[in-house]
Amino acid sequence: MNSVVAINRRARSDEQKALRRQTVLRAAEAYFLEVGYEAFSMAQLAKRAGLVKGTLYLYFKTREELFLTLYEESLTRWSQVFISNLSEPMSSEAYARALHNTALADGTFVPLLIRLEHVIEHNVSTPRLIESKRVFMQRVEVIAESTSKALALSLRQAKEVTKTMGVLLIGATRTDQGPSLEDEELPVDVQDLIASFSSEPLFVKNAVRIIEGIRAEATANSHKTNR
Amino acid sequence: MNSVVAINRRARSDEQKALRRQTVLRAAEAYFLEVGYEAFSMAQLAKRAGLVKGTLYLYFKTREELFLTLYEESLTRWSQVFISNLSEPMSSEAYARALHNTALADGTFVPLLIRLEHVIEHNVSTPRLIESKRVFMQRVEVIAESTSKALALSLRQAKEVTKTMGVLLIGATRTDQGPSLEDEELPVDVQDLIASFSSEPLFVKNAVRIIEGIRAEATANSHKTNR
DNA sequence: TTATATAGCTGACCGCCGATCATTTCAACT
DNA sequence: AGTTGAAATGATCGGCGGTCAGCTATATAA
Repeated sequence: MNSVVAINRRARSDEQKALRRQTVLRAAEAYFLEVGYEAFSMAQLAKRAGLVKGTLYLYFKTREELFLTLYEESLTRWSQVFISNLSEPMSSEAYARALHNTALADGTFVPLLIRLEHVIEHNVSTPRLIESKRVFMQRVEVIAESTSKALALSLRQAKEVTKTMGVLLIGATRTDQGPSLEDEELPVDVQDLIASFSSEPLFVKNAVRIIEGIRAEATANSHKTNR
Repeated sequence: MNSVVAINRRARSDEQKALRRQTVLRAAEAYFLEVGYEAFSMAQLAKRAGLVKGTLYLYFKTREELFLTLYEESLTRWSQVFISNLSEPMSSEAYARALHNTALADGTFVPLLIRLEHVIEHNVSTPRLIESKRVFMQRVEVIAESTSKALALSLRQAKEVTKTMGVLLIGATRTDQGPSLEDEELPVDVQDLIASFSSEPLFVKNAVRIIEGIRAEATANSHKTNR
């Protein structure tokens, strides 16, 4: 009945506890992919993971700490996929396209990213928040290194590109997160509006503008005196 | 006790109903400014508006339709303030700064904007959604017209700038929506990270890059043959 | 092999949420 | 004054995230 076999009735050793935590996380991810953030309930998750709601709270302090963990996992997973899709050198456009497509291909990453600051982080302990921010910084570092090579930018520039791409990604993928309705229900003017906010071209075009802007600032600065 | 005097025990005429709807909206806005989106409860709102929870649902189908109405109001209000802050001509940077500062100055606009697609629109009837999208299109039109004059761009370019600024605003104001915690609790590396995502410079710098990018594309295209 | 102590796990319970609806009540019209 | 229909009510619903006293499986000691 359950998707994961409960190996033991009780997890006593640290390894067993880690294993149980993992089965919860995997069940949570599968469930999240089905129903999304708002419809996700802890009681349902417990059922699917083959235990009871109270037990979940032995492994995660709050619903949001569970989501924060899923976010961290998806960030790391995505960053690896993204980096493996880069070549040296590549165009800004190809870079932007790779970033966008790998991000959207991971069903967990974007939905959690866009809720990170204004929902998830508000019900998480401060130490856990700090830990999470450090994971984030580390990923930025790693991505920036690859970005530097792919786009032939200084590390400082590459770091700025990396951070800015995150900002743009959040804004550009909004429409994909809107209500999914049959297009036939919508009048053409509204359909056109939604089409004009289609995330892929929106992201890619502006990513290129920003990357080229950052590149241009460097050459402009090198022509100036050091004030 | 109540902030608004209940003019009548019952609203019978259309004007009276509109008036009561307005008192609910004004109470909702004041309450929202105090507690934000997640802590906002319909029962509390009813108390503050001087009526009972069930009555709210005579005037708004769902909590989200109430928020959608507040969003539309704030969008219109902000766009007027923003436009009145534009001059002709002005620099991209001044334009971006005006946009960012007027948007953040309105306590309702940004918090609702960032939740629009992935929360609010998911519990709203399709006709109401269509109506709301049309209000949005109309505001884009109005803002684009002023943008065209302020930045000396074609209307087509100005419309693209306007839409893109919305996307960027959502991404850039994320950090402002994070948990508000005493800075002393955070280690310096995390403080630095948060500071590096400070929304004003983040927005302004990238807005300028995008605006200048759009401007440059026009001159580049005019040098090409019409393919 | 059996007794004991530990801690993982349970499920009933809490307060609150958004939303509904049969009933009450009052303003307007005859 | 009597009638009526819609505005307002408040009890009620199912479900939510989260808690906790008690149960019991399990590791260890005797």
